[in-house]
Parts: sequence; C-alpha cells; structure tokens
Amino acid sequence: MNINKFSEITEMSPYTIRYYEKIGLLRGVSRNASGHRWFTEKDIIWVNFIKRLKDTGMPLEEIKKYASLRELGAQTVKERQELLEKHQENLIKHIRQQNEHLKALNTKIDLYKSGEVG
Amino acid sequence: MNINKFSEITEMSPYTIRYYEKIGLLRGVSRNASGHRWFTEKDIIWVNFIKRLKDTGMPLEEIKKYASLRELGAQTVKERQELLEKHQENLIKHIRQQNEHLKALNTKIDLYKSGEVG
DNA sequence: GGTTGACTTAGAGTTAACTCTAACTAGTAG
DNA sequence: CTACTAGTTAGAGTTAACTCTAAGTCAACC
Repeated sequence: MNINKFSEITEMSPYTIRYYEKIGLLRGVSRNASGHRWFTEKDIIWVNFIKRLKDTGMPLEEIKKYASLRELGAQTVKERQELLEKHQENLIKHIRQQNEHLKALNTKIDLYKSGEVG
Repeated sequence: MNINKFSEITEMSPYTIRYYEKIGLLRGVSRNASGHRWFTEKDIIWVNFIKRLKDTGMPLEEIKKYASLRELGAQTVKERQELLEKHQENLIKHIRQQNEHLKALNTKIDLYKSGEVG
C-alpha cells in the first residue's frame, strides 16, 4: 500500500511515518517502480508495536535501540528480552502510580461534591 | 522557606519553580525584605497538586486554567469540579489502556521466554 | 570596604517529537 | 503537450516544558 493508505491504517500522519523512517525507526520499507514507498502487512505490525512502546512512555531513542537489536538477528534475542522486561517493570510502576493519583483525585472530587471546597 | 529549601522539598529545580510562577501557575508567592521568594506550607500543597495533575498527563495550560478559576473564588467551584471530573475520566481511560498495553507486552515477553522470537 | 553566596530578572538555548515548506518528479487524464 | 495528483527530499519551523546565562542586588563575613 502507499503512504496515504498506510497513514490511514496506522493513524499516523505521513509526516510522522517519513520522520520515523528518517530517524531509523522504520527500516527496509520497500519502494515501487517510481520510487514511492510501498508498505506491507509487516510494516503495520511493526509500527503498531512501536506505537505501543511509545504510548507506554518509551522514548523513540530507546525504541530505536530495540529496532537496531532486532536488525542484528538471533544473537540479540536475550538483550531484546531484557529491554522489554525492564520496560514491563517501568510500566507496572507507572500503572501503580497512576492508580494512586486516581485515588487522590477521587478524594479531591469528593470534597467538591460535599461542598467542602470553595 | 527560601527557593532552595522549597526546591528540595518539592523535588523541582529552582528554574522550574520560577518558570511556573512566570507562566502564572504559581501565584501570590510572598517575598522577604530583600525581594527573595518566601514559600509557605500552602505553596507546597498547591505545587504537589500541580505535580499530580501534570503526572497524570494534564498539560500546564489546563492546570493554569484550574489555577485561574481557583483565583476567582467560590463562584467557580462548579466549573473546577467539572474540570477535575473530566480529567478523572481521562485518567481512568488512560489506566485502562496502559493495562491493555501491559497485557500485550506480557504476551510479547512470553514469546521471548518460550524461544518463539528470534 | 571587598568578597562571597544566595538570590533576582529578562531573555536565550535546549530537547523530543513532530510538522511543514519548497522544490522536484513520475504517472495519468484530457 | 499540459494540467493535476500523489508522491519524493532536505531542511526549516513549531510546541511544550523546561534549563540555562548574564547581569545585577543584597546581606553577611573578613
């Protein structure tokens, strides 16, 4: 598919898609006869994984590191797993903290509801 | 207390504290005889609330809106409550999504653990 | 009285992650 | 052949949220 279709499916602007390729996050995207990018199912899967890492707070720099390791093949499996496990830990901590924040926010809103805040 | 002590307690750099005052997030900070900022317990409470809103993804612009409403006193109680309730909703959605991301990440890591990824 | 240290300000610089512009090309429809 | 559309690139511009610099003030110590 062309970049517009890919943009639609992944819900990312063509600008962002090209940017991701430029910084080395999206590699090996093929081209058609006239030099236009031609995206495949594989690209969708990979971009969706990038989005997941990004949405859970991983900086693009670190996602790039994962991408580079992936590029190097089987010998980096362990390192990639470790990277993901560290991220998993961070994410668990993040969720825990967000739940604490939610609790505090609930308390604050209750004060408003009971008219104790003015 | 002076800005350094306040910085230590709130775990924010003096730069950030002055910046927050400059953009109108921190208002009515008093000064001592020689023109230096003098922070009180109230400032700590307020900054901690700001941090909570920020940590849960509220942009400083919107926190500023809440601060402005607060400044206007009792007649804005309803509006402030609504603002917080909208944020509460967003936060609940965010936590739900982060949990989904965590589940997907767990699955991915399991693939690594079982040696199905290379 | 001079130096040191903790503050002050206005405004410039930084960083991450886009987002856009300008100039260009290739394919298609009239 | 011309116009239009959909892409291409390098590189400039934007935004949020800081972070720092430079020049200055003020109180305390030697």
